[in-house]
Amino acid sequence: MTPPSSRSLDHPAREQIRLESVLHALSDPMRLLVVRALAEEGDEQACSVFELPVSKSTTTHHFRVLRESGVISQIYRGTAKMNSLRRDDLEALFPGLLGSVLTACSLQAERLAG
Amino acid sequence: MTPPSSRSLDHPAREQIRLESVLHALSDPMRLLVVRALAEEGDEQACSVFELPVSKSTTTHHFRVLRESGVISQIYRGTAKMNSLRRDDLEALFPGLLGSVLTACSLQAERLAG
DNA sequence: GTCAAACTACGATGGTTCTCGTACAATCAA
DNA sequence: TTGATTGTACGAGAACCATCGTAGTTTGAC
Repeated sequence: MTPPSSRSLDHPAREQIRLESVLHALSDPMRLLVVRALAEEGDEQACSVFELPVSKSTTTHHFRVLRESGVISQIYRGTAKMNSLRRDDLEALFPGLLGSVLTACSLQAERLAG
Repeated sequence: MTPPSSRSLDHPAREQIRLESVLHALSDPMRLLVVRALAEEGDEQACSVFELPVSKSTTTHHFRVLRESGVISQIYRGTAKMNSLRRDDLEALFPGLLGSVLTACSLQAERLAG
């Protein structure tokens, strides 16, 4: 696998993550799409694989909101930027929250489809 | 007890409640304060008992956001407007979500205090 | 060295939100 | 009826947010 690049990105430390910011990050449909995909498809996904129905610069914006709120971590690998859910940090700070949001996502998707 | 007044307020039906709107409603510190208090002190609390550190009109605004997102229900009783958490609806739509948010609230409050 | 791929930075725009103050409406108690 | 309590409506301002396009950077492949 491509090694991480020397370029680095600011992430909040675990104890700096705030519930309000996480809830805000999760309250946008595009960002919920990303979080869902990361949860289902696994970690270390490049930004480009998500194919959000918005422009590239808007996509960049949403990933930044997710990172700065503490929901995901990002590292560069070559030209790509790989995204992972910060499951452990979120579970330690807000037990059960990520799981219930993901469940709620799926239920709502079913409900709106069926 | 004072009977409900004839004045009525619009509430979304259960199936109209959207996860994104609920998360957005919960992503504000003032509104989290309200939800926490409703969960701890019980239902049917008047708006005035919360004593949020904002003006009355801002308080009205926050209660409206909570109601329109489906997080609380409101009825008039005399001059007061009583607020209740829509626990059953939220639990049916988003199982575990309210509980994990409330737990996260408490943990974060402890963490920031201690 | 060149080129394409992946992502960023910047500036802009239109919409939403949080906040306020003032003036008003509904209810109840005296 | 008068006054006090509770909350609303409205208008406004400042801040924030989602979105875009264009121009640029970093990297790896050829």
